[in-house]
Amino acid sequence: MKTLRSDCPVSRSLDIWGDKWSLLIIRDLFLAKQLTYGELLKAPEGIATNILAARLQLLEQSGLIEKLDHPDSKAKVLYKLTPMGVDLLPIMIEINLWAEKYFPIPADRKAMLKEVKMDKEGFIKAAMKELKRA
Amino acid sequence: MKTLRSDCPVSRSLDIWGDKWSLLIIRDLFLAKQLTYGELLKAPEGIATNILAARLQLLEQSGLIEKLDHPDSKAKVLYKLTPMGVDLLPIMIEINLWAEKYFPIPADRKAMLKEVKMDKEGFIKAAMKELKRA
DNA sequence: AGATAGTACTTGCAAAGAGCAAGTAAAGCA
DNA sequence: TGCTTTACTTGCTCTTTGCAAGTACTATCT
Repeated sequence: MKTLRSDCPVSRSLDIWGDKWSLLIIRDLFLAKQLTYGELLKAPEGIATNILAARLQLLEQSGLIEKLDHPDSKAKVLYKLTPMGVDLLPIMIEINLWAEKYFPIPADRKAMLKEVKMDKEGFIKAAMKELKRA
Repeated sequence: MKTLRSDCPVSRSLDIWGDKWSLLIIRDLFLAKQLTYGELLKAPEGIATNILAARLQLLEQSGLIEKLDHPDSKAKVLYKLTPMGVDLLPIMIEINLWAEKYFPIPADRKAMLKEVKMDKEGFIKAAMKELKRA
């Protein structure tokens, strides 16, 4: 998805992360804060390695994620969300809440959403602060 | 996207509407409440007619939209969101808010978002009620 | 009633993207 | 110094997308 289709904010957003994989990568980065290439590859949905590489590059170009040197090894790379990427959290939360309403979802995720529903704004604020700190 | 990739709620959601076009169709239905095939085809992003037909069918199968007889003509069909589709509104709103933060967006959409920001919960509740009524 | 036009699609084909398997390069480890 | 790990890349096939054209039903006009 290379060309800008319109200046509608929904369209602009989808031009960046509106594919089958980007939001799953972003989900994993929300849950883990930072991951190596190999760890991202292990996502249960089974993304192909070339697709992962392409998406990571696109997300980095778009400013949603950034590459970091791994503290333990030069062979490893860490990926994490930029502030712009962290700002996707409210969208991610709403997606989870929507899906929870219509599909059975894993218990651990359900537990997280219980917290969210008790104080959505507070949860998001705290989570975003934590993500932007690290 | 036919196969279920995992039971993660994000993945489940993307399996249904995680492509380049579905959320744009849904956006148009949010803005207009109900539209004919031809009206959906006129979206500024320029969706191809075969793609539109395929997406409408998939969204209908998934329970997000429904077909209605047009009151004025048997030749026309009306598409509108089901309650399940209307429940996507919070996601749609958050997408708009995110995009507004990082891209220039049209003035009319900006005006709507100003309202949203004054009372997000109230805005969403009222809009959803109105959409589910019609 | 017959011809013209609008509406909602379908079909055929070329181009782009996704997905699989294998390969490469740099770094760490024994 | 070789074996492994890590992060990719490359080549190829298959599916999906997107364009152009066509079809069928309905409506309108004369």
